[in-house]
Amino acid sequence: MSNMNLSEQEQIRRASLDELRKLGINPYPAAEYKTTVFAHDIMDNYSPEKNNFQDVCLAGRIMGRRIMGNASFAELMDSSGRIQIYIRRDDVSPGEDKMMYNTVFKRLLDIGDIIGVKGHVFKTQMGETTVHVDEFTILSKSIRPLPIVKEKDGVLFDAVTDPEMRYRQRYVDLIINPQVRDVFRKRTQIIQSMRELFNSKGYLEVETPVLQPIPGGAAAKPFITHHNALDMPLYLRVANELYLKRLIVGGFEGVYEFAKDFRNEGMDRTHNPEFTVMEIYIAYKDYNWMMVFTEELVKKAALDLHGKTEIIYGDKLINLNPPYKRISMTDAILENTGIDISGMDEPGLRGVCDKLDVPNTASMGKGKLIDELFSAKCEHNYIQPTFIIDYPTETSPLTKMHRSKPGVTERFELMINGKEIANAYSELNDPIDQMERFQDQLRLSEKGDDEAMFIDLDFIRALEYGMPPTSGMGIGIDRLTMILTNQPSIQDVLLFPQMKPEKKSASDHEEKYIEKGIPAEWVDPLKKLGFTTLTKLMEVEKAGKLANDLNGFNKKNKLGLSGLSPEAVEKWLK
RNA sequence: CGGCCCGUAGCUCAGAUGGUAGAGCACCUGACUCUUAAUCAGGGAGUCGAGGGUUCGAUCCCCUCCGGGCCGACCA
Repeated sequence: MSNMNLSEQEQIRRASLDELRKLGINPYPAAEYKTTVFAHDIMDNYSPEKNNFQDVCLAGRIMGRRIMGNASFAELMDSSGRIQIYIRRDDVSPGEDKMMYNTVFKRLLDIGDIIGVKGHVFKTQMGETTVHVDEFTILSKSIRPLPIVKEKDGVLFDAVTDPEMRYRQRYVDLIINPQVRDVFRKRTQIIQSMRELFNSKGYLEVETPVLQPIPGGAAAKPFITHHNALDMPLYLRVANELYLKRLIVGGFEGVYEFAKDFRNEGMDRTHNPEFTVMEIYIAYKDYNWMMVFTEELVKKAALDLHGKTEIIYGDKLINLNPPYKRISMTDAILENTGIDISGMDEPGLRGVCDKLDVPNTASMGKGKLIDELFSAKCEHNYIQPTFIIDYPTETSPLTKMHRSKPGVTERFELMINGKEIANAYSELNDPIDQMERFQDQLRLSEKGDDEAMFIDLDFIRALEYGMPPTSGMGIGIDRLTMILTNQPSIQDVLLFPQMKPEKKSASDHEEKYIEKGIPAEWVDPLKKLGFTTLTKLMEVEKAGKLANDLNGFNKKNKLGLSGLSPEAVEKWLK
């Protein structure tokens, strides 16, 4: 009765669960299950000549079954991959009692269940490497049917493609789409590759606050929260830059952090509210050095992942082999629009924007206008890795002024596939200049720019003690992973991308109905007819019709309940 | 935030000028001891995303909402 809101298949599986218990089989045993091998090892290394793998034990999920009377084949999937298993009635049920095969394996086990098997490996007549099972153990019963994906010659049938299911129930996606698991393994490999490089140079991996009193280090809208004990607002970090630079002040040669940052902005194919950035700061370096280092980093990641630097992204071939093209922002605009903006003032730039149909507002200053021009007309054209260098001062408040070019800073962004992948500076270490830049930001903020940076006075104080010349670089791990794994959307490289919460249809608990004097056996039928809350039920005006509907439901579903009178139903509604 | 599209069985998808729904796989019953999208025979399974409106009657038409996708805006 209480199972009425379960699907038929779920009810069958729960019944199987009960039956297993009645047979004295624990469907969720506690004991360690000692495996000796992974499916992948067997598939790679078994050979009939060597006659190896003759006593194996492995565990995994049943992904498919082909039952043929007294012998069966099944697909077992463990963390390394799939392997076929062969189960014969007289092997797993050697005595008179054929219960383990006839009842447990054939009837009570389902696709999705996790079992352990002991046996030996052989090749079938069809040449398929297979584990011949002598003994199997139920390790976990699955009571929710898994989407069934079949495959032949590499072609998937009925693959789950619904993005909502894939992102919301990532666990299902990972079970049935092996290539998804591969993407996330590669994501971790990319991070490991970078970490190896940093550690080999002696740089220190650190952790800095996620909860910050001042959300500094980037121009972005923060998430805000509140600390009760201190009764103060705290922000989820939009960047960790200012903390890492404090550590350079403190005397570390190089520090880095793989950091989750949070930005309270839109979501799309390349933006998620929380995302991962690797930021690194190294003393006594400048942005020229950092460009070479970034090239090395990206190249190493590509080689560690693919063994080569040519990668395919969508329909594009991208070569990550250094050196990468370097072009100043001014030259990039000249190259893409034919307009030389060098030396232009704000009205001049606004004129260029208007001429090229680049949207702009009065609150935008020189730097912002140049930035808009670049974003609209240039950025998407840099498919092959390209360093855009020498950004306007106004939009780079943490960057050192260029050593020789007036009006620009020593900053670069690495573009790949028309998207920003990395961002780096010769870090501004002049505390007085830094204070002035912050104050410029404040003025922009007053002018209406809600992305202007906050002033962090403690950071200024740190710079006043003296920070060595330093270069820092941040690289978007999600976007880099997208490029290196050929994934079109950031959601495909985040295990749990942000989603709107699932709508829960309101449903009152059974007790609430019973309190109203409604017999327990009629609660499920009521809910099934749409009266999922008492409030809805109370809105019913015609008790007679409801009684009729319920009696009809009783009959149709063969519930065998005794009929209801309109008078009885009338009482419920009071 | 705006434009376009989508939501039907556990999964992939059909469907009807508006008369309460189908297929394959999955599931259940049976047959089958080397199959592999196993096969063969039979069967059951659905508040057609939610609510409201029009109608004798809505899964289909209209409105609102919820969820999702793509594009754009925003986000350096």
